[in-house]
Amino acid sequence: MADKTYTISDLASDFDVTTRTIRFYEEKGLLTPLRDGQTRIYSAADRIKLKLILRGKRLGLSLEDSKDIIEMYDPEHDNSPQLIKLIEKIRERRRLLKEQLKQQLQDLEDMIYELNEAEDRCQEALDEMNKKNS
Amino acid sequence: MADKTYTISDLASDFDVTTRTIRFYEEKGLLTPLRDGQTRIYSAADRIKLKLILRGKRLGLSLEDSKDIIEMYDPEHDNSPQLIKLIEKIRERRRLLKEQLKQQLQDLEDMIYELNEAEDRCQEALDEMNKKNS
DNA sequence: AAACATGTTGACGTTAACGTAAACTGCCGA
DNA sequence: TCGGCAGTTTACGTTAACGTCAACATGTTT
Repeated sequence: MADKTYTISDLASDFDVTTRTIRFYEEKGLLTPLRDGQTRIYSAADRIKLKLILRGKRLGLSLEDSKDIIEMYDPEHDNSPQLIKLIEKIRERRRLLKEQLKQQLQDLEDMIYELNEAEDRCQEALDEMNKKNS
Repeated sequence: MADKTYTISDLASDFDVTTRTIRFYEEKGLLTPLRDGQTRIYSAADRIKLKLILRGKRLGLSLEDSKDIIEMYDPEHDNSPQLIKLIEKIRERRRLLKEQLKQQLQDLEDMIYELNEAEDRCQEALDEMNKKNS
């Protein structure tokens, strides 16, 4: 593989965000692209990180949360206490995600159910009006 | 039923939000409690509306979105064109929610899978270190 | 009566996540 | 050589969703 790289606007159009957004993520320490002179060069790994960030956003995570998660993929494998702490962090994060999902599923189910009811009530009101006017 | 009512701090503690938040929702037109003098009095319907707002928040809806949804439960049943428009709105909203659900499920599945992999990699690195030190 | 809890209305402050504008550099094609 | 992109930095602006006072009224307890 030719170690593919990307420009900032490659990534911007790939993921449908602005270049400003990508630079902002860098400002916040979530991305650290290489440079050619002053121009940013993004690796495949950077691309994946951006994907993680955007996925996190869709799940309602903050950028700080995503930063934590990204660091799990870039661990400093130096000593075992660090690794053990990291594993704990991963498990905690997974637990949080599962809880959050459970709540969201319930909320969504409830809301869809109530939307169905609202639709029914509207339909009945409509039918009633049509009967009178017939 | 005795047409139960609530004070602002009743609702605040019930739903674990501040009174400031509840007043803010009123400012934005999402709640319109009665008054006894200048004191707000909340009905069971107001309580339900607050519940809808908070559920919407958990689903990532904005207050404006929730306002729309609340209005679906308080329709002006005056004429049929209005009702037909409302039904359309309800269907559209339900469609959006379902799409969102699908995407979230996929995102979560992906993220949990990758967290599992990250955990495995950490565990392997740990095992490797233990072998060397034995 | 004094203190206290609970309520009220402004008004200003705050945080996250960018948007927007200005002013600059480097490179490419006509 | 010049116009026009694509990139850069710096800095101020914006929006949503509240938080945080301050200053006051009103009812309750001591």
